Amino acid sequence: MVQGRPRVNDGRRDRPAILTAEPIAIRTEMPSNRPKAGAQILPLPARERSAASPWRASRERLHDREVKRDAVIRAAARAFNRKGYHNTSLDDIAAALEVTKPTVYYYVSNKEQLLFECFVAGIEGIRAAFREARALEAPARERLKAVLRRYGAAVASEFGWCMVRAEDQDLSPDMSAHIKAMKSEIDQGIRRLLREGVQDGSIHPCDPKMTAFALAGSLNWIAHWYRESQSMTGAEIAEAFIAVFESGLEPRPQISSE
Amino acid sequence: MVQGRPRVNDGRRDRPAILTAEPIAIRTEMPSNRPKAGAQILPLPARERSAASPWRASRERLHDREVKRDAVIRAAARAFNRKGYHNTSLDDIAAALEVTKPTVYYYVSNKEQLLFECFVAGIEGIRAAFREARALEAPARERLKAVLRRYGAAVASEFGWCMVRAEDQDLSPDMSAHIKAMKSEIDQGIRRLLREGVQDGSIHPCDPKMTAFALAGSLNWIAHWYRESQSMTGAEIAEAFIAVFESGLEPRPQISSE
DNA sequence: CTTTAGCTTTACGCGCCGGTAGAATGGCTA
DNA sequence: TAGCCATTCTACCGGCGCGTAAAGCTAAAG
Repeated sequence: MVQGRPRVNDGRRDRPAILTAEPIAIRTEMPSNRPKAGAQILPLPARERSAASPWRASRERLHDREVKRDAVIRAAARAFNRKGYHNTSLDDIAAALEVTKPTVYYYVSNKEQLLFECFVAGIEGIRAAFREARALEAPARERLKAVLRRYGAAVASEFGWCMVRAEDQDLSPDMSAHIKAMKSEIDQGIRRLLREGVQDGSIHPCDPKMTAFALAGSLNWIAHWYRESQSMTGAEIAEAFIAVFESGLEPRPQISSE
Repeated sequence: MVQGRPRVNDGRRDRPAILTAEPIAIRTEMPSNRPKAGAQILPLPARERSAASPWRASRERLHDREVKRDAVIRAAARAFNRKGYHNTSLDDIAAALEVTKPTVYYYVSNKEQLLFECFVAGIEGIRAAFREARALEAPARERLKAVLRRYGAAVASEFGWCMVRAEDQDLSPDMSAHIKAMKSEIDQGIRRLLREGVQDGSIHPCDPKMTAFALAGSLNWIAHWYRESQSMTGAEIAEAFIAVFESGLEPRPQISSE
């Protein structure tokens, strides 16, 4: 408003543009026109260009794009986690990546989608847990415990907040419906394990619905209080909770099966 | 912007202004200048005015003010509950009361305070539960159960959402500190009951901290899924959860103490 | 009748933020 | 060299929503 409008870049665009999160670790720098250091002999072998498909290069770029997109979503997750969805602006997310807002929009179509992607990333871990547990040869209670451990880890992950606290009201009806479906899938999975446990005798007879609510609730709640760099990992917390759930509060005549 | 500015009220202000929530049921209508129906002999006896303190009337008014303020807070709680804090505008709250926004501001200073008041209203029930439980002559496990029942009821109440999901990031530092202190008080209360239970033998030895997290978490989570007009009340849900917590998942050699 | 005090309204200011237009940059291909 | 395409930038718009100024209405007090 106050300053004139330098339409043409006047040479002070030297901000390093990083768009990757640590765990990905490839650190593709976004191109910036800082002075090239020498002839810039690219250290990576040129990967037999010309030979093989000419699309190879563009496929490479596509991979890059995927990586950067992931970084955007991760950055969003971290920001949501720290400040909440509504208190996070897209400028915040862009700033965390040392990039400007339109760049973010180049990778995702809007804020809502960002939240949705974070949710999906978070819940995928839990779905995987169910798949693995299904393959396990063990009584249902053991399989349930395996799921709950991974569940706890997922909730304590950087996507935990998004997975657990994404609110219907912040999403368009159809995205909300997707999320609801996935949540329901998880819930049904737990109930199923409970029922199977009651049947195979590894779990004390109980109301599967309410028990599932109780179990999932206590684990979900972790997202409200857990902060990284705490002394325990998510899986450890889940382990502690499982101990409570298994034996209950009532003093038991010692069974001491261990 | 488009229309002229009718500075003077032009007679179409016939909107009935109600500022009370059902449970309060006094239904004091805010004054509005709709055509008076006849001579408007006020049906309430004039309450021996002139006699007694001349301040009687203004005290009466003060009471009214309290009632209306409560109605504002209740309306806010319901709106937050339904649409979330950030998706609720003060215009929404005002509209729910059939009043305009500045009227709301006449009773509370800002949106943040509204959230805070809802939180306090919600948590007060739990604090009361602790006070009552303390007076109880019973083993700690029973006292704990009594608290948890009321806890569940509170979380499922209309203030449950606010109590449980008020986020630090939405509040000024000092209000956030207040809330944190109250939450901590509750947490410590549960841990204390657990410790006492372990000592008096009514509770199986456990880690009070993690156990408290597990119990409170599952109950808190009720606020995420419970909607009124569900088949169960909050206390009933708590009861079901308690059943899980007490005996645990492991199949038990029948104790059948009932 | 006049004044005062309590309550409510109309009308508006203003900052923040989601989202976009369009230009610039630079590597790759032809 | 010329041109294309992917990527990023600067600059901006529009609207929503919190909060306020100031005036109007009503009932009671003087």
